[in-house]
Amino acid sequence: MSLDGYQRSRYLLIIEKIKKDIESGILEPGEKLPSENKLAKDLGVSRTTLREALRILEEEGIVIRKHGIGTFINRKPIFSSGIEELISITDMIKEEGKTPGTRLLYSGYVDPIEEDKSELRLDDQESVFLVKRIRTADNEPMVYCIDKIPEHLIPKDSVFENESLFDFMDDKAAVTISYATAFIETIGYHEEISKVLQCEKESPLLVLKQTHYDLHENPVLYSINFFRADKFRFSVFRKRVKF
Amino acid sequence: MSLDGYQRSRYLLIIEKIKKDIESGILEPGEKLPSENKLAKDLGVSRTTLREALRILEEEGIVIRKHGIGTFINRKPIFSSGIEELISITDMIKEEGKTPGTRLLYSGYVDPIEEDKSELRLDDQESVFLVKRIRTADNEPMVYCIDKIPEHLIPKDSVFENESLFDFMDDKAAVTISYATAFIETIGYHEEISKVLQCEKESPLLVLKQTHYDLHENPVLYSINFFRADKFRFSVFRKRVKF
DNA sequence: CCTTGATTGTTGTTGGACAACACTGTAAAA
DNA sequence: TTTTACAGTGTTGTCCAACAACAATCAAGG
Repeated sequence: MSLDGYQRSRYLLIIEKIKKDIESGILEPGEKLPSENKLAKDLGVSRTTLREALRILEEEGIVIRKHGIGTFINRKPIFSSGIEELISITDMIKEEGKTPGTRLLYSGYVDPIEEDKSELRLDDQESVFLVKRIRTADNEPMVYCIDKIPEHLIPKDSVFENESLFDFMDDKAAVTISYATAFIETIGYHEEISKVLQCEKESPLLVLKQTHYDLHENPVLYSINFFRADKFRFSVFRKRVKF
Repeated sequence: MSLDGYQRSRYLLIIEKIKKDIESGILEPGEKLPSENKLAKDLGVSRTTLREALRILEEEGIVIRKHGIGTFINRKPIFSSGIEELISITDMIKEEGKTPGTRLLYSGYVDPIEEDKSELRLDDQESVFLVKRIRTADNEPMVYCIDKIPEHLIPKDSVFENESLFDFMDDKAAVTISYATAFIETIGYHEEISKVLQCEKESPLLVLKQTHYDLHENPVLYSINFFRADKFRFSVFRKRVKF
């Protein structure tokens, strides 16, 4: 295995490699992995590094380790992507095998509400860059997105086109989103949103309220997403910690 | 620090210890931890073991590690308990500082539907033990619970009282639940359920469909929980993995 | 038949060493 | 004076080799 290019840590590369091997079928659910000593040699890393990777894979529910027995690929249906993994809505739709699209409803600077101020730790009088969009899959409305970015992160003259917001921030704001804290809620019928999403009156919406942070733990994006409940559901791997 | 009693692995004890120190305020958000060498000595474990603990804490978003700089307690609002952590509804309600209660609607053996068969990997003709309950917080209806357990796991003569289902299975079925795969969905008004939960007609419900597994990766419990959306929301820590 | 113990193979833990990285202060160069 | 270059220090990342703890198997003994 080639591990040249030291960009990321080795243990991260190992994690990717093993995940890829599972997806591609080289490693099958329920299968027992080689012992750590052997696997470490095969992968060309030390046992220590391999163990760090396996620990995380265990935490994520991908593998199961049993003291004195071995390490196994979990038999559970591995979700295409659980909600714990932060990906853009664009990628979510792509993973479903559909073509993502965007309809821009609004973009520009507005005054923040209290919620924005606290989530984004705004100075007084700082405004936010607001983007309202409809995200579509195969041209069908799927998600209503409200995104807010602190004013100071964005060059005044920049224009938001129909790109991924993650990419936009990476390019224009030189900010890399690293993680997010999210709340999952639900609402029933919403006058405006349900209409533009073409929902039935009885159909509720899944709401994702997220505060995104960059590599320095600074909040850089606060977003509220409304998902059509008949098209979307979220999956989670839940692990018991105290017995 | 006392680490006597080898029941759990040392790295798990370290994780607990650090989490406890954060909750109790000994470690404060944003604070820099001592270096791994010092911390390992303080805790009385090897640096390797400490690092395994820190890796998982990082994966969970509790700490943030920076190569060449140090390890820090994350400043994010640490959720009382994110949805990634599998706990019983009893404990969820307790964590809110309220008193959990249960109203048993039904318990007994029934024929499984297709959904149950596939989720619980049932043999043909095996029936399931069904429990229907209302869970209350301070006597207020909160969650409508449907739980199904494969027949062969439960001694025929056992009776389900108002205990925690996790405990019930531990005692009567000698089964320890280890993790679960969950889907988060939502539904609008439901004729029966909304009524017993005393929901308004416009108020939707958050639905958690979960398959629970024991330590040997066998599915042992399939449950569908309906949460009042005006009382509950789920939190998740989402981490970006590929940049 | 069943129990006990030795053997084997696994993951868990240890200690010590060096590598890679980030920051700081100092000295050299412009 | 200002800027650049570099050494020094402290951190996390990686490596190695060994032993401990645990689980399963098998053989010998009751």
